[in-house]
Amino acid sequence: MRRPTISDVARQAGVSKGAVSYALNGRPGVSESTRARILAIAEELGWRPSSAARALNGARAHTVGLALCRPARTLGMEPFFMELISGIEGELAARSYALTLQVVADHGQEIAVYRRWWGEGRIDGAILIDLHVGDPRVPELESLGLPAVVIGHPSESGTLLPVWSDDGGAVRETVEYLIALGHRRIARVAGLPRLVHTALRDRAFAEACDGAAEHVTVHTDYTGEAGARATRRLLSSPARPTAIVYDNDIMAVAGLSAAQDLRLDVPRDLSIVAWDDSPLSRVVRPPLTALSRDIPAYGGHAARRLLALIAGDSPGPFEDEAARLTLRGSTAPPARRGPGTPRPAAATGGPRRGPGKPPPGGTGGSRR
Amino acid sequence: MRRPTISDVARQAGVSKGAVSYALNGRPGVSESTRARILAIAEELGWRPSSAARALNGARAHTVGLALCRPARTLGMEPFFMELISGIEGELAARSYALTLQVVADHGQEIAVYRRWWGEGRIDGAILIDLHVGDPRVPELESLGLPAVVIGHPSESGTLLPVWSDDGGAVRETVEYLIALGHRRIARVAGLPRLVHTALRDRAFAEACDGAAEHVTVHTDYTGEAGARATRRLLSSPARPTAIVYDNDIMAVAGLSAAQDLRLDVPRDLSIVAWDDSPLSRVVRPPLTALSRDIPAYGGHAARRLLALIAGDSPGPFEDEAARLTLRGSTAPPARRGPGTPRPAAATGGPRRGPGKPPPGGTGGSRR
DNA sequence: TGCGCTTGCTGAACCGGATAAGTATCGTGA
DNA sequence: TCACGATACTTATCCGGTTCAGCAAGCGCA
Repeated sequence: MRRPTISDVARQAGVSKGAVSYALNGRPGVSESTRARILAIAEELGWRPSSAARALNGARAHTVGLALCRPARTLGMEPFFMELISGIEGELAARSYALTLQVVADHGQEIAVYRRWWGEGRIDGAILIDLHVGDPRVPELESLGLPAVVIGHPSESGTLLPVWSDDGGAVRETVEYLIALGHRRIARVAGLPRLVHTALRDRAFAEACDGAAEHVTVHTDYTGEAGARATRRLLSSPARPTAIVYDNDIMAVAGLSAAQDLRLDVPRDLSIVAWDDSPLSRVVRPPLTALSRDIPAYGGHAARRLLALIAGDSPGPFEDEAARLTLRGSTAPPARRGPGTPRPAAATGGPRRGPGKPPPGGTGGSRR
Repeated sequence: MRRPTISDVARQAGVSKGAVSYALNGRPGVSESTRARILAIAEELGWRPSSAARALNGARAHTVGLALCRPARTLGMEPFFMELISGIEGELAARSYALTLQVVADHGQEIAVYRRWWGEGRIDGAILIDLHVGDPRVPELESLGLPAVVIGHPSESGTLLPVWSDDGGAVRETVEYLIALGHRRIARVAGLPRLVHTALRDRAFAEACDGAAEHVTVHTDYTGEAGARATRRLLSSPARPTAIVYDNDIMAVAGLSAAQDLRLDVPRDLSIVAWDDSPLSRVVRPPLTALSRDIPAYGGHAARRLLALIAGDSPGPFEDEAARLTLRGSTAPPARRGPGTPRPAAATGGPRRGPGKPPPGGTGGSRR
């Protein structure tokens, strides 16, 4: 029941190991008739080259490594990761490359994983995601000499190959759209401030609003709960925003619910924009205006560049398409202040209410 | 700049390759002092064992394979997969096992992938998910002799090791709860009918309802859109259900929106239960009553059993905890028919309306 | 003192392929 | 008819570990 080796094939065919190797790899050195015979026997025996034996001769491992540094629950809730992985995978599979995955707790562990994989010859390259400001992984991978693509902005990718999309442009487009609708107080519920793309969005958001609208940015950990909390705080402030831009879709949905709890109508009293479109944005009411991009394609680009790097090419930095604003029902011109104004009591607190049970009555006025 | 090999360490230490191998693997055959010296030198040179060379000597590949057979978008939207993978990963990482992932289009491709991985010695075992009725992968993996754990019911897992949870029991608990609340017409929006767990839930649902409540099951492809469509159809039927159980959370959220579009109040006019809890269920209004389970732990159990299998043990089938009903705001006793009844016109069609814009006016009555 | 046993190490074979170097066979042109 | 070169292989070596047989030194014991 042992797996057949090249020697088994050679014995069956009555030739030497070397001849079999030539035949199976399509190299010159055997006649066409012998080659056909060897191929047939290999097929019949169900022979497969041992990846270990191949790798031992300096060949590539034909594997790419990806370490993810986020807790299980967050990962699960972010369609981004699965779509990205799926896109990476599609490209790798087409070239018979495998993807090896590991979920780690922090950057220290992540570096240790890459060090081990590379040291053991398990991977030919790596993909770095969630780039931080001053990310320790960058100099580490540089010194290891491990071919790597960074999904993140070139300003922080060092000598590693960056693949990124223009978050600043997408922010500007969004802000301009909201301002054109008439919004003059815009808030942003952002993700982790240490992530490079958060910082870039922060800056672009401030610049785009400057002079045209009041603006404020609140940072969170990307969870729905944090998004809801930030939303409640924003909406209960004296100068509450008429539009909020969220850094992911789960927070946008949570924000939508929080606003509706406060008896605000979306989009009449509050416009909402989500970053990274997903089926979720289409499924809630109203469906969310969102910044969409083709995430699997994004991953595919990264994978393709990494394979080029591994092959010895020197592909240049790659800027993918920026996210495009997909208009849906959650954005509209702001209503003049009137019946839609929340009752301060409901907005600012008192004892925590049970889920989805605002006090009866109230001044909420007609809802559409 | 070449990676140091065992020979480099041996030369530095002034001993033979064999001695180094004994020292580094903690086997007897070298004195403690020599061992310490060799270890120090290996550490200093940054030596790592080549996984290829190890594997060549019949050692394990220290890798587990997982092929996912779903389109990118669906995968992204299902927190289940990422949480499962994360749980599997956690267990594997603790034993220094790697997880190799591939996204495939169909079972044929999936089988080919396992065949290749196993033939090439890339993996020591596999995890099968999304078990189908009469799944072709089961006999295939059996004949390959590849150690495998099936995440799915023992009735269809052949001689492969099953890890499952009692979906039937969870369905019964849910139905009993709904009946106790007073529901007498219960619908279920189910997933793909060819999946084993769908079939089991179907049967358990029918049995639990039988005699106590009218029941109907509609099958979908798990997407939010299909969930919304099924919900609209159910709610516009003459004998509309007062409670709907959904097979995943994205469909439940979509169903919630669809019901609200029809001017139904959840939970007054319709109770909703989601399968597989996720942050999403907590974030919408009202928050959804859901069947929760610890999915990372589920994956962890599967991984642990697979490692035992690989190690040569014969662990028995493992039944994980059944999902538990987590009560939230989306379930309540059904209201007697009254103001909440949908206007047939809005329910049954006419031209498709824009997103979230039901016609103004109407008989919808007061909303909370 | 001599025997056998343990300890601590060396040398070599081996895993399954890739590949460089060597060799036998054949056809061809001078 | 012989030299030459191409063709079609074989042989041997290598990759980086593991492992087994062998061996010398040291020790206890009769």
